[in-house]
Amino acid sequence: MSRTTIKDIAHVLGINPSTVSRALKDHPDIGKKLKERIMTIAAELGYTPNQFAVSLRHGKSFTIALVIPEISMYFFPSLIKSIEDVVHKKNYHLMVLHSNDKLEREIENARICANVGVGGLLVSLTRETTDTRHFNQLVDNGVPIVYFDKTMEGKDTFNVVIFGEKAAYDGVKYLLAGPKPPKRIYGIFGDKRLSITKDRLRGFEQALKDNKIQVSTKMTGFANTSEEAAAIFKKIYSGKEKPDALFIMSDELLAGIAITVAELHIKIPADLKMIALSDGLFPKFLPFHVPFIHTSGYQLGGEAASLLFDLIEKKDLRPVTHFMATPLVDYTSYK
Amino acid sequence: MSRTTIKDIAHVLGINPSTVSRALKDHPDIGKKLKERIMTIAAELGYTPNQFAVSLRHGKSFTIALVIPEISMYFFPSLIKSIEDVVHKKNYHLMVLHSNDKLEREIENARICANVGVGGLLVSLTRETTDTRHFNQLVDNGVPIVYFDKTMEGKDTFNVVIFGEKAAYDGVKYLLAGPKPPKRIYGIFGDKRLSITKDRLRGFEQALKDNKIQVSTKMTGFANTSEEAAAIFKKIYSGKEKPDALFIMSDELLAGIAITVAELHIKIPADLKMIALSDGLFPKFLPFHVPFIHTSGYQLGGEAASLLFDLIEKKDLRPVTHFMATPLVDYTSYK
DNA sequence: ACGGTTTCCGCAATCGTTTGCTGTGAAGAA
DNA sequence: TTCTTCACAGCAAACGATTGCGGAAACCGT
Repeated sequence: MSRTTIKDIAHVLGINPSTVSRALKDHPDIGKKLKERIMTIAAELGYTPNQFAVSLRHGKSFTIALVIPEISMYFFPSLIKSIEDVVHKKNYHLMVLHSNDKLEREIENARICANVGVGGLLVSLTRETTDTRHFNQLVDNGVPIVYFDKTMEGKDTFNVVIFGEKAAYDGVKYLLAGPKPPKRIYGIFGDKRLSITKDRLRGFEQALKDNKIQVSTKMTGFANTSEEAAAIFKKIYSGKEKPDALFIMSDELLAGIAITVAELHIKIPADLKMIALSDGLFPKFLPFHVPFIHTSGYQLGGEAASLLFDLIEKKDLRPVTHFMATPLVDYTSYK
Repeated sequence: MSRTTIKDIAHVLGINPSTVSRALKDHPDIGKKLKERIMTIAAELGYTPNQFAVSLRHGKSFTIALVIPEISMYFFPSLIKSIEDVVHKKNYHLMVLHSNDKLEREIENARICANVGVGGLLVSLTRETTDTRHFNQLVDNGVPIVYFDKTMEGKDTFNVVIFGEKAAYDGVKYLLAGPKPPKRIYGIFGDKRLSITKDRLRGFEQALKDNKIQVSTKMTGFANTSEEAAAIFKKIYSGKEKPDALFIMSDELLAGIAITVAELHIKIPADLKMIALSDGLFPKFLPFHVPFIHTSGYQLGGEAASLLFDLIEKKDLRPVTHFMATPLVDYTSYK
């Protein structure tokens, strides 16, 4: 014997399944006493609705899809934790779709979402993605989508992003602060195609301009991986124009840099003043103190998920972009 | 206009939906020419089956549930990556259920799995879990379950685990090897209730015995968090009986220790020879070289997922426990 | 007591797919 | 030619929950 259904309850009481259905969802058409009897029996029999049937009827399920380009150790755990939290509280479930930074795979994931009729999507785009056409079918069917972190510019979508421009700006400001400002600032950035890279680069350069520092392409390097970051930094630092201040766009890049810093026995911050954008966990494990601009994956995920449920619950919202705050954490001060 | 259904195709061709259904799954009852015509139309109309209806009919879905006690940055990313990979290849989807190391939540997650009719489960247990009764309903309904990493002892389930006993044994052996063996070995372990802790402790102690070293409770410490590990180690190392060799059961504990090692300016391996069980990524970021016994979350996840699909595809397997190999990686040698 | 309103519940169709059974025509055997 | 055998395709009933519609009883006021 499998699960108890609405029919079973109806059969026990000699009534119609439709009555049971209505009673179970507190429909006013059903009398109080009968409603109670039905509730009792349902509880006794341990009734739980068949989600397939419910979904079939309504055309959508209680599943939220998380579509992400990569699963990084720096960002993903805190992100998924907060998302799972929100999703669970709303009695939804979380489906994880990994795009592996391939557009093709992202398109496939969009198709899957349509197929399985997810109730909403949380999407972070791959570095190959240049438009979001592949999500249009979902949108047309009224499935809400919140893009987060790695997004496209465009005002007709719902986005939740790190305020990367400000974060980078603040980072540079931090580097320039203090009694003896650095002479040579260098910035390490990620893939140029990414929105987050563009944002942060813009903030970086703006901060330099605002501080009357000549901006040049020799002040920035772009790396797609930890290893590339290490290589770039090593090369720069071995050159004759050693930077004395370093801006690092992300934890992943920081990881590569950190190894190199240790290898080259660079004194932090004496030889090199550093600032990174970081989720906050990783810097604590480094043998030197790295102040960071806190780009919280936990907050980002929570905010994105909350916004998504706002969309699911009330449909009449206007496209909007949420910018997450990015406080400076200089934990040398509290440690 | 929403999705195209089997009925639409039938209507276009003026035939019965059942015929279309059979044709689409290459049933021998349907003629070759008709089959082709149906296929063509289906492709033209961009038909994709409604998974709700399919699931309703079959009583189960193409979803695999991953039930995990915690989302750690050390283990989880590599684990989920391999699982997602396998699951995706099998055209299934992955649902992530977080138990937050609470039995109550794990029980709820089991209920959810039953409700949404998952096709199979990958389960890692919380530290509070002492039996797996809450999964019995699933088992009774023929839903396959593979327990991995944090499991219960017991021969009537399918398990995939790190060969922790051997890993720990090898770790101690490594510490004892070399020209001048350490005098005082100390081991840092996780929560005592966990199967993985018991396994590793057993291997640790056995290795000591086999090397004629007196085993005592003063040689081991138990920590539930990174911070606790740091605290314990700091206390031990500040005492008069400083260890000169350290066994560390996991990345998380290693993280705490590493910070303390840096703080106390301990020379590795001169002052302290270390070995850790690790997923492999984290040790590379440390300012000193830590050889490790590789407990690969990626392999573990892949193996568990593969086993699960074996169970899904052919039902007649006997309960079995897979032990994952744990090679020693002394990357001082190749770095 | 009678027409009219509520209150309460059942009927049956529906979501899209699957599948056991039935029925048709044609090909084959006798 | 007639009877069997296949190959094909349709019919209709599921799976479980939902919901528009209609109808019976109970209630009201006059």
